[in-house]
Amino acid sequence: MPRYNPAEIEPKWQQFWEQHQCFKTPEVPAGKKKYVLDMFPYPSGKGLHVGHPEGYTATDILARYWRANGYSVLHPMGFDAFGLPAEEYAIQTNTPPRQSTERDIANFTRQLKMLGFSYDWDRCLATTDVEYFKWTQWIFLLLFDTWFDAERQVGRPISELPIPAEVAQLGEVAVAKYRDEHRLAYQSEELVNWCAGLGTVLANEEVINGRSERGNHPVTRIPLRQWMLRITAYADRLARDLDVVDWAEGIKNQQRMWIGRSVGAEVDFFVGQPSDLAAWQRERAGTGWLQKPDDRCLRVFTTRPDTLFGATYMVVAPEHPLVDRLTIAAQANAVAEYRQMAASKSDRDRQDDKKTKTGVFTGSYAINPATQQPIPVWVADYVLIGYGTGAIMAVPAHDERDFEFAAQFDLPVVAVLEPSEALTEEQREAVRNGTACYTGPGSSINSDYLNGLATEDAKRTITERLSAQGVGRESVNYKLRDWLFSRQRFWGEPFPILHELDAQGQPTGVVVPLDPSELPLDLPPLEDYKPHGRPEPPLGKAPAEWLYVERNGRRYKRETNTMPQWAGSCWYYLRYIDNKNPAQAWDRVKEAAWMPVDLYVGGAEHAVLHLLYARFWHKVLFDRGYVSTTEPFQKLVNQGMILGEATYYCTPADYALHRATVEALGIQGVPVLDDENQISEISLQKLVQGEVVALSESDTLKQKGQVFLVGTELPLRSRSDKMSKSRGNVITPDSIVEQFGADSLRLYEMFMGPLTATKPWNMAGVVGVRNFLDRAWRMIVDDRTENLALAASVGDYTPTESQQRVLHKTIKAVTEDIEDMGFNTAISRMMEFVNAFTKDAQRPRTMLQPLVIMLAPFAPHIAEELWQVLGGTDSVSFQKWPEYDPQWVVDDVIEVPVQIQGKLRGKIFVSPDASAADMLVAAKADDKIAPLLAGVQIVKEIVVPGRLVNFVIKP
RNA sequence: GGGGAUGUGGCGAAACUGGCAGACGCGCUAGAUUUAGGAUCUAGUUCCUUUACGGAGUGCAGGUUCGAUUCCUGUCAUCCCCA
Repeated sequence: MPRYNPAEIEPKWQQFWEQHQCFKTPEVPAGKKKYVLDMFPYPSGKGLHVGHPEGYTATDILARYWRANGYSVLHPMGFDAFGLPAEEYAIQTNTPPRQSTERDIANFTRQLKMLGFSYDWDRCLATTDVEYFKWTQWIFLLLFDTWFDAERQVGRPISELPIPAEVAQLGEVAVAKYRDEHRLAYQSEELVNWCAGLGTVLANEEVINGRSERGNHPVTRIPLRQWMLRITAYADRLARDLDVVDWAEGIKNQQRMWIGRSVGAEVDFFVGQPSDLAAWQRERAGTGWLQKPDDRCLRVFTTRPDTLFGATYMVVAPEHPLVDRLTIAAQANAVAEYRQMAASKSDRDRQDDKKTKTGVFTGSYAINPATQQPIPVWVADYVLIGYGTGAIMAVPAHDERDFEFAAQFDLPVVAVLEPSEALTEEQREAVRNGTACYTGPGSSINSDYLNGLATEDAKRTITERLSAQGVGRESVNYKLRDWLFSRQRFWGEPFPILHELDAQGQPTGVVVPLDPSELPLDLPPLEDYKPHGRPEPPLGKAPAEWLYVERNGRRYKRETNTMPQWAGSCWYYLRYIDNKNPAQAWDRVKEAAWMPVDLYVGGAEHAVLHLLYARFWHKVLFDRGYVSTTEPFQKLVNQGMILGEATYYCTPADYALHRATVEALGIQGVPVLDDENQISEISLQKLVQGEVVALSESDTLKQKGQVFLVGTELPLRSRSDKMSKSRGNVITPDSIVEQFGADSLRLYEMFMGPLTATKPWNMAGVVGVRNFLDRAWRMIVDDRTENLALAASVGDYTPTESQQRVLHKTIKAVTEDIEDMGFNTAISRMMEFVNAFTKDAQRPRTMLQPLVIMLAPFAPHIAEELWQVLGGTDSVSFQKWPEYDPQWVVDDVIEVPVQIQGKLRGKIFVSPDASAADMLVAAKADDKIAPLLAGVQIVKEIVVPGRLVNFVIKP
């Protein structure tokens, strides 16, 4: 086997690792530990794409590196296998989704093993495993059994929930209802995007202009009973604890924004009979603020209570419960029509700034508690029922949306702020006149007792005043909403919940959880998986023996919603720790030993949802004493996207100019249209054997800083797009492994650039790293013999000083680069080593062995083979990481630049520890420098020992 | 519209706390060698003007500094996320 042949050695070593269980992880770490986690993939039918191995290789390098440094490393892999694509496939073919899921998992497993990752495969799991989702259901029961003690900011068992006396008085049913209202898992009527055409509820992202993205069916917003998780209770802790984790600031910010904590005030506006106003105000002054607003007022949340005097109208969301009461008879039709129209729009469409605001007057008036003046109440869909209280006070002078709305419907604009920002007098005048909107801070005007106060002081003052009157209070609001946790789908975890039925078979509203001992609750087999056009989940079609349960003489129907795909991914990192445990979700001793995850790597698309949901569950588990850390993922790194290969294009004008020459070469220009359907550029393609392919780099020629189509004067530009089937630029790991080997794929993905950067694929770059592996091979192996033998130049020689320097500098650099996750530069360093040693006719074995150990995390298969050729016993994976000798990482002579006025004018050679004085002497004596210093005045001499010499002169 | 990130050769990129811009790889050029091979080896390759000397240069415009890819201000462009 003379030549490097990955097709032969890679399967061989993969088999070796599996047989010898090289990467089996101990139950608990022996000594220091690292938990290195990949975001597990959704096993789609398409198989892995090249984006997956990017993060997986990075974590594998660190896992192998840490093992070589004596750590116990937990490095597992699994599959996030519940979800829509498998279910769609099941519907189309009427096969159980489990079948296609298992087939896809098998394919993913094959591909992952082909890449030589050092996972402990014994710990592999899929969220669809019954033994796994048994514990997902168990965690749901825990959520169901937990309430959030806001005072102590901690989740506690529902049995510890204090029951108010007035509730207890009402009896068992009322107490049970009270408990249900406080659980972290609760039921609620929620507005959902219902698409009858598809027979399902859709996510906001799947709705465009009131119609389904797929199939273009109408979508309406209807209330449906849903399971919700009270994530908002943990909003503060989720936001605050971001400070203690080591994540990129960008991701933390995204989470903070998603949580969207804002401090402001809640204010009640009187909407009752005008004659009752004084009485209501007196009453409120006595009772103070009410937890739940009474029916004579409309409650709003505002972040700008300081502008209350400028509130000239109010707006309630179309779904607001008070709409009917507020609507006068004359407006009833208009309002009903408007609500109907709004129901067909998604939240996203409603907030679209580009569209004109719509709304309708209810006919009622509210009393502005600051001015005591009546202001009209409107219904408009730019106010969302889910944010704040679903109603706002509109201050058109100081809020953009309110301003637009007021302009549209000719509502009054009253300025109550003098802008503090630098504006022209003209702009200020416009704000004061109500012809321009100003949203920044300022000092209050037209606001009675607030006049002259700065925004922050005004907020505080008015909140205190309203508070004293019992009609307002300081309040914190979150953009984050409770987590809609149920799906009308088949392929998800069934809820371990029973609904009590009355004699007529109707639900009584009493809900009973299964006992943990009754888990797992598996999915039933179905006759067919097709949707039936009603918003009832497919599980409603389950056989009666699954669907109905009798106990203690009562009849129950099982919950037929299923959990969303996020459920399984919320806690998989905990199950890896103890994945075979039949008695509990995980053993707490093992959990305490392995947690937290030391490094978590995955795509940035999960920056918000998955990571927020998982952190939420983790905090509940922490509160209930099941985990030992407040945060699950100590360090998080998001790998960058890998784009397709660069494509070449030119401007339409240039193309027109050179069209004849270009087409004569068999190259076609394809016009590319922009958003306005204008031709923005011409994409260039060529015909090769009847097939249309993109231009490659060899079709281009650089000249004077510009790229041209070879043989023409057509200037080209290049760009890289996302990989997608429609663009035909998808690269699969299988094809790369087949052509170049897994080691080359791993190496290339790491060599492309920094892990977190977005980078384009370039096939020539794969050839480059493959060349490096070939050179490394030839540096050690005699590639002309039939049998595996050492190259003639390798032997037990005494290393030269220069070889020692190369080796130890390489060890130092590679080690530091791996620690910083600078894998691209680590590889460069090993390339330099190979370049240097290839030139040497005598290559000491002791110099090559450490290099092979360092190469192993990156390209493990070739490293094993080379290790063996060098006479190593055992697996290279078990070798100790090399250490550098400090004496060999410094040179005895270094080159130091000499500058004049900061410009390079010469170089001197000195010892690395030469003193500043020595360096000055050497610099002044230098052949190039001396003449330049003759006859000029040296104003300043700057010497950085070991770095440079700079003279500042006065000519 | 809001938030974030990034702009360095023909291309992917490197440059520790401000100290020789372009390591390493691709591509390209020349030479050697071989020819079953995306072969191998050596040298060169930022741009401009060049025999050479030299000059310019890290998106653009400024600033701080003896010295800026790095720090500051403004600005433009691209990408990502959210609306």
